[in-house]
Amino acid sequence: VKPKKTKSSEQGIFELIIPTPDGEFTARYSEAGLCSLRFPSGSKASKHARRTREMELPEHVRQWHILTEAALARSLSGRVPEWLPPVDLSAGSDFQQRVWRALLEIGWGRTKSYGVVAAAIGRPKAVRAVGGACGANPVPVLVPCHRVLAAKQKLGGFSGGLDWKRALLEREGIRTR
DNA sequence: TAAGTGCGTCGTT
DNA sequence: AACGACGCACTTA
Repeated sequence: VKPKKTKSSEQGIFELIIPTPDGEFTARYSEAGLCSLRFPSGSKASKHARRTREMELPEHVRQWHILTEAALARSLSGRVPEWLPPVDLSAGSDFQQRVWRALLEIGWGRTKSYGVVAAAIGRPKAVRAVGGACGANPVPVLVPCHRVLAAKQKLGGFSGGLDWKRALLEREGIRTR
């Protein structure tokens, strides 16, 4: 609740660290909202590469970040996030955005197969492409791509590493085959 | 059953 | 033109 201010080299993009029992996540905000959430990077400590320049953090971003921290904390501890910050998915293609928005509709503790998601967005045959879009999800955890399983309740893949997918599912009480 | 192969499909690079 | 966080039919053990 005392976010360390960090600014990327990109203009108008604010990058902040979120310490959690699972490591340091990194959140990025555009003018529209949370546009990226990264899993703790490999080792542990923040990387040297990041430019840390103190600066004034806009009030609205500060508020968004508070929502992000709370939502992430609840998600990682197996509780339902009550609120999400505004999420900016505009960087994705039309197809990707349709997939990501569909993911937001999968309730906590629920799952859908890649095929069902494909059908849900009106592209029943683009099953594999849905997998690709899930892999490109810029806001994992809060945009719950981990709730998408392969057919027959099989685990499927996860760009953030299958250990993460298994952990997130288990914390929601979801079982796979 | 479980595990492996082949092929259709389609958005992305 | 090639490559997947897939799905399904089919073959083997």
